[in-house]
Amino acid sequence: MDDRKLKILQVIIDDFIRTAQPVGSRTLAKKYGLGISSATIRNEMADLEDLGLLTQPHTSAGRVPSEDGYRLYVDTIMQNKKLDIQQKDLIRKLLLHRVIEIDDVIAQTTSIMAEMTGLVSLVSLPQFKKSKLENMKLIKVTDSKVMLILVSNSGIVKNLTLAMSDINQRVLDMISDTLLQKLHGTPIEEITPKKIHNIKKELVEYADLIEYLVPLLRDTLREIDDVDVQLEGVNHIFKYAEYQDIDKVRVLYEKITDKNFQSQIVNSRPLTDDISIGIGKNNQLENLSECSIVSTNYRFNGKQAGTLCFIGPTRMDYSLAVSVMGYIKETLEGIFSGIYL
Amino acid sequence: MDDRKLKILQVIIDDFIRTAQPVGSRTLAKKYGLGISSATIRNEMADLEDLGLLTQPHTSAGRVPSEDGYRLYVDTIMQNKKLDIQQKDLIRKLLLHRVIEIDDVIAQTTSIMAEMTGLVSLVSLPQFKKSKLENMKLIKVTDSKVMLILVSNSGIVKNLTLAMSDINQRVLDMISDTLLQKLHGTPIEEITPKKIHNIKKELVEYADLIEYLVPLLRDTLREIDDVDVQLEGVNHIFKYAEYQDIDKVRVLYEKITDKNFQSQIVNSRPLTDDISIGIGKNNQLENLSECSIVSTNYRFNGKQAGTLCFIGPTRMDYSLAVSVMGYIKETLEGIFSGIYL
DNA sequence: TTTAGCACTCGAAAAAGCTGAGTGCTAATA
DNA sequence: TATTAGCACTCAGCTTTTTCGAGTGCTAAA
Repeated sequence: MDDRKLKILQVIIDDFIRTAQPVGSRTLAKKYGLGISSATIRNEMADLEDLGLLTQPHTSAGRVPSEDGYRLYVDTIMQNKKLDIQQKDLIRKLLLHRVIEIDDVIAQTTSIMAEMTGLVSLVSLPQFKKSKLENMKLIKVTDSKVMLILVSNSGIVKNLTLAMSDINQRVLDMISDTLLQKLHGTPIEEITPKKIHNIKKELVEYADLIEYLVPLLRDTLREIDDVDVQLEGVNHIFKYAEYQDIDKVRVLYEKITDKNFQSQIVNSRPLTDDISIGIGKNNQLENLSECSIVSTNYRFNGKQAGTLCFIGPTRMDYSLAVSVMGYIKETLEGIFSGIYL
Repeated sequence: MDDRKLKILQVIIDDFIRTAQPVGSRTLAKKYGLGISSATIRNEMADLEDLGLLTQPHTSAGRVPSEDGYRLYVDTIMQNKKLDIQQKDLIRKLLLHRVIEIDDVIAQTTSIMAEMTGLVSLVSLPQFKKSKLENMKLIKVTDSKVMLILVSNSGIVKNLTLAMSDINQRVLDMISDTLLQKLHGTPIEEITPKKIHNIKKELVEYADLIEYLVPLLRDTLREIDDVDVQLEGVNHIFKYAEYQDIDKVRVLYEKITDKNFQSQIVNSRPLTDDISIGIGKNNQLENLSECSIVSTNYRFNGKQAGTLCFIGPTRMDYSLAVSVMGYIKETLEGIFSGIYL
């Protein structure tokens, strides 16, 4: 495995990523001045095929990278594309445009990722249920509705509506204050009916009300999604050259819009800081071969909080994907650490 | 234009809706016992073609309904499919499953519509900005964030977050109470910076704060979408027989997911109670020929509030669409009038 | 007015033919 | 020993031709 072979592999993959066409020895020799003849390239290509890095769709076609080929390319050959100043500025500008709630920032992030790469982008929000309760309010908004506001220790705000007939705001304050006192610091997923029940002794006079409140709160809390994700760039799947067949597009569409699949992606992502690339069958997700997944995590207040993810054909521009993801991760974490949302 | 012609037209359209294949005279005679020969049918078909109700894709093919054909079918021939008890029960059950916030009810509505018809469904929420302010609160949720809760006269609750450093809840109460007093009953879209400014004289001591609040509120209010819609059943477009070409699917996908297009649909819908059907070019929307739109409005607290809408190929099952829409409209209005959300 | 019969049409699918970008192998060359 | 020119061969994809049959319109008889 010498340098020349690597060079040839690189050129083939680069070309294939651009054109989506099998690459032949003659075109290669002509198009890129490698200083060697097509015959030599042919010999090298045959070797690369023996090594399992290239495949031929059929005898008289050019070569196409195999999954192992991509693997090698991504791990050792590929050079990271540098984003230019304008691109970086654009990202910064768009991300900093409106930094109040994390939802908005993440939505924006997902858009930019999709926009800049032409890939499907998936970003998960910090898991609210895993974070700890910091603040809690019950606000009467109409005669029949009470809004429950939960604030996590990372400053994420979630609000839910409870149906509750005519009740006094003062009573609500009392209840929520007592609850907060008991539950402050508890992970939200651990707020069980039992714990809520506990406060009954402290507010004996409102026992009935609490009795009524318990199942309501349980149901409402249960409704919070386990993983909350943003998905953008779905429209790009129509342009992937390898998805000319409408059934393939349908299957892919159904996959990426499926909630279960989305949480599978997020949950199977290890909690490390690196950008990892799952290629083809190797992406660990069933029925999504021919696709690669580029993913990483971002930190929020220092802790691993969510996943950034690109989904695209194995023939995607990995270099661009990695660069964009890297810079966005960096910027995002800057925002999240600098400003307390 | 006698009864037999109408009957033949009906059978042709019914068959075409089912099979998506041009209908020929022989098949027609064999498949449906009309008691007349294929030759007679042929003559009638020729007449129907002269009347502009049928067309032939090419000389030796069967007939396909023209847009005028569908028009006639829909207006005078089609018999409304009766939903059976189970279907009706299912709709009721699903819609009544969780009736607290209108968003949830509408989301559920849109899903059921798509599910039951295999069409793309679009439902708009009552335009919040057009409704009147009923209640308003400013709640401090973290040291840096204040939640603005707006309640419309129809009981719809909207909450927005403002960035605002360390402020006392009592002050917030004062401000929101004063604002509410001034603005109660004002259409939300008419809440202008000027009107907010007005309260400065009444709360002279907080002048600075109000000064700070005004642009913030303006921006936040501006952010509320003009039309808020739910879209479901997008996956069905992959199965429309007339959309075998991936580019067509792409164009349709981009249309239906485009916010502007969505509001165009909602805004161009007249404020009447009937279910109307726009067929092909006649659907009033550019670039969406070959598609039909079935739409109606629903009332909320007695007033026209939002639009229900199906988007599908001209070859859709109009009868089913109309029946489902009719029953859903009815059920929805029952929910909205019976229970004050 | 209806229908049987017949010649005709023409898209779609299958079969046949052509093309050219690609290959591997061999023998000559540096 | 590594490289390259040369050549025969392959085969997907495009074009052309052929075949097939579901459909038509028209006519003449019932």
